Amino acid sequence: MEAKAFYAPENRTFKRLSGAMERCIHKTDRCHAQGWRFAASLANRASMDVPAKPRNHLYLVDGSAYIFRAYHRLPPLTNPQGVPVGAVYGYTTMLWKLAEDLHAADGPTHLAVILDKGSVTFRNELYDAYKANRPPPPEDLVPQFPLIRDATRAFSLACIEEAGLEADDLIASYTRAAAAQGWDVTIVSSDKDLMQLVGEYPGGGRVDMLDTMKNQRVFIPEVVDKFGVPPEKVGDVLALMGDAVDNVPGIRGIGPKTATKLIQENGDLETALANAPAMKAGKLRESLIEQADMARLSRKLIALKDDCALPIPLDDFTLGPIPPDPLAAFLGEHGFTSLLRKLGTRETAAPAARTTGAPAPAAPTAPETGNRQPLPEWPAIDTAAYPCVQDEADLEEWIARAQAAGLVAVDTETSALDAVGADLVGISLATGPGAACYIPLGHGNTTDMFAERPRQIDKARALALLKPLLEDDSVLKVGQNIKYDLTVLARHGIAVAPIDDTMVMSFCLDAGRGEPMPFGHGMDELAERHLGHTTIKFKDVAGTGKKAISFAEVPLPDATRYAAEDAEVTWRLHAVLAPRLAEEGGTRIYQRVDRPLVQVIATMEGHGIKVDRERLATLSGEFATRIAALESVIHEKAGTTFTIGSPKQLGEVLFDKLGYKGGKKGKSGQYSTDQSVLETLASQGAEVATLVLEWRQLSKLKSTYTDALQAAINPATGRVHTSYSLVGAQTGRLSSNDPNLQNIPVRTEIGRQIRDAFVAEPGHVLLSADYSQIELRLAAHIADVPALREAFAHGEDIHARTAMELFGEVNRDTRGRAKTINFAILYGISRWGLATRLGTSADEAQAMIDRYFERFPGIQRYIHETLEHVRDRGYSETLFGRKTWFPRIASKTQAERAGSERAAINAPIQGTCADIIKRAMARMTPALVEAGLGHVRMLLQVHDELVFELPESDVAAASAVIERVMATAAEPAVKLSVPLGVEIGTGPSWGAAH
DNA sequence: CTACTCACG
DNA sequence: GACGTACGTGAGTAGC
Repeated sequence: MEAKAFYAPENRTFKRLSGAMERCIHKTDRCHAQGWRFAASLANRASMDVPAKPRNHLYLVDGSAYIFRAYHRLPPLTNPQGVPVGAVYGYTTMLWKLAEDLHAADGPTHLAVILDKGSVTFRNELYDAYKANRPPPPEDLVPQFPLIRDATRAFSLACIEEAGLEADDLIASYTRAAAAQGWDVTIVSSDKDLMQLVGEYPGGGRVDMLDTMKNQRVFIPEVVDKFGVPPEKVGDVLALMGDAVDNVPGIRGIGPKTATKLIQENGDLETALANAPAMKAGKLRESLIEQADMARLSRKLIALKDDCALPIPLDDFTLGPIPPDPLAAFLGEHGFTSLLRKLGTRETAAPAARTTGAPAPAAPTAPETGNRQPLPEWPAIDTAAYPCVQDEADLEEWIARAQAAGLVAVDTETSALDAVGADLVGISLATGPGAACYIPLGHGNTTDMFAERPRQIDKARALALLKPLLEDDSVLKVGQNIKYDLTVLARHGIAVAPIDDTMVMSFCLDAGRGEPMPFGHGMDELAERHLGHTTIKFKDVAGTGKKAISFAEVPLPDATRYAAEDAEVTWRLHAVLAPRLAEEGGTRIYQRVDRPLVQVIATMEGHGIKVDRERLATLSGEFATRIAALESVIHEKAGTTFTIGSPKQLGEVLFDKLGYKGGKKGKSGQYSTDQSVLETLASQGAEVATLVLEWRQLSKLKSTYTDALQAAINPATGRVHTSYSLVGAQTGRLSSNDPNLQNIPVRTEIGRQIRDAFVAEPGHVLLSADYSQIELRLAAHIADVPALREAFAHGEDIHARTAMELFGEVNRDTRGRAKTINFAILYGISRWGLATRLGTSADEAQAMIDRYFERFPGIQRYIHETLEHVRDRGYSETLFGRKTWFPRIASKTQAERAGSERAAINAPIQGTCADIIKRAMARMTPALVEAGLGHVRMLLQVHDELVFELPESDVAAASAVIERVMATAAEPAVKLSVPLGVEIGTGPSWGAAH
């Protein structure tokens, strides 16, 4: 306990599940390349889909087609290793040009590269000669294909390829999907087949094409120009013409001119074929009649399949910041020096530029584990070399460097762990590998009046200099658990933005991964795993236990090594994780859900909630009296004095000394004395058991709540400030700690008194808004269960409806059983579990499960499909694309496997619920502000509940806004087939608001 | 540091 | 025939 108060925030240890699982926190970064400064502001812009956003514009790059053209048009360049890279160079310059268009008003907001997978497709089944006459690609083009993927990755862009589908079909499918939602689409290709897709779409989207080589836009007039017909008739023209390259037969003797003329005159292919017999006799008439079937086949071959399943959702193509380092590494590796020069500027240029010509390393990624090795161009981390910034001129230089880079990793050091109470001791910055510094600001400010105070810049002055950088829209601030730094800096009047958080990025990529235990997302662990680097530990500079010192007392050389390293590590982690988000489909959940939440949570934590200390103290006293009374009675009945709180001693007293039956020992050889055991004993007339149960309840309430909460009141604010973890729960839920405000009692009358101690300020009230039955509603939607959907649509009592379906009648008993079964479903059912809960035999439980599946057939299908998906891909997904990994789904150990299966069934439902309330939270403040309710404060989140504090007079107006934001939180990304019910209550205390 | 117990959704 | 009985958390206490 005493050590805790001295931990630096970045080493903060949260979890105590089993062993100490670290959940770390940190920050770092760096960058260069003035040409890329748009990245930071772009990252900011992409964060939420509410309120107003710029019109979405999706660019789909036909990568495979491009590479062939580039190969033939460019000279045969080779890279320093002698590998031919001419086509790759062409491709790279094309991506570069597109990236430059990001500035333009109609530039891309989303972008994906589509590649051919080079496999057999459905067209080969239609016509086995399809594309059969293609010559093999030239020998010096073959090695360039994989490099296309590298180039794409270097830009951190999404790349799609799917076996059994041609790039054209994927492009058509994405085009249709995007245009239907009203997005604009630009297809970057010159393939005439794709011209079929050009036009205005019913959803409001506008689709055009871009030929980057000719720098030419193709819209309806250009298509008509080329084919003489509008886009929707292009397929008919092509079917008559055929296509020599793809070996589409068409009709022999008909070329572009004749084909166009025939379609213009007849309107479409079928009419043209039907009218053929009426044409004037001749070769054309005969060909049309004879080869009509060939034309029809050709039409099918040319038709684009626009209903393919989209392997990656559109939202994942959101353009985020393009980290310069992977790009610099790639350009350097292949000797693309002119682009490299454009990218890198002055001494902060990517080190990759200096190592051009180094042998290309083996593929560094290990996607199956989520690990990635450091980019080889980086020098090893040298903690001895960091400068300690002690005068203003140096600080200004670092600020300028960060400004030029457009991306800076930031880490704050404080005197204690508590973000709301701790003092700022120093700030570290990093702008690249080997480019990090530490700025001490509060060293020597200790209680030791003889301590030397080292030379450092005045804190207020330094913060004034840093403020413009930290608030600059065009500079991305990267942190490891940057929520902590936001909170600390907010107290100094600095509103840090825009931000990225490597801890949250790691969570969006790797939640649940790792064996035998899931990986943590703390900095030390991430550094070890992704960078192969062992960080300096906080205890190495500050000591541990009673001898630990505050960071303010750490000598500057040690503090500098430690703090600047954290910033540099964070910077490197960002360079590793940012491209992975794009590659692995994590962008959508990160950019649209979790990243916007970081600031929201920081603000909530900063508010805290008022707790009535007197009331808690009174409760503590009452509980203590009752506990003491119970204790003596228990000892008397037991005939011995023992520690009631010791399960070991209690078990021995109950089962050995008093001789009660039903003692079962676990694998540790100890009797179980948990609630269910004691209740059984109590029902058999064991009064001691009843007394112990009451004793347990009261001591739990006293120690965990009435005592601990008083101690948690922040002396400066008079309120309790919990800390939420965004990476605590594998499903995407938040967790709350220090103290945990998500498990305040509510289920029993005596426990609920504790909620009455959570109060509003005078003249204010607390407002509690919670989603009603949200998990069951989402199950009804996700599993597509008509009976449940209907019940929710009509506002029925869902458990009663289930009882009716299962038992044919509704009464207290059947409704209760139905409720149990409904929950069992959400948790991944087993007949034994259900039998235990219902107090029936496993056979009866099984019969009920069967009946449930029969009445609600979607459920069984959902379970089956979810497990297939997880076994196949390793992870489950929520409706919003959040992945949770289940590496033990194929474990040889039955229990492990079964446990993973149950968790996997639950995760999409629990996780979607978490996504929805997170979206609601991210939109809440803007919505309240818009309604003139900017002073309404959101204080707490308890999984399906939000708690606000507001003036009593604003209750009606605020309730309307809150209800609307919560009920519509899934939209527009997901259209739910069930309504989301929100229940709102208000009162002077949390207890009264329920 | 681990196991047990129990508070919440 | 069984995974040893639901999913996800955090925290306090006893005891090695």
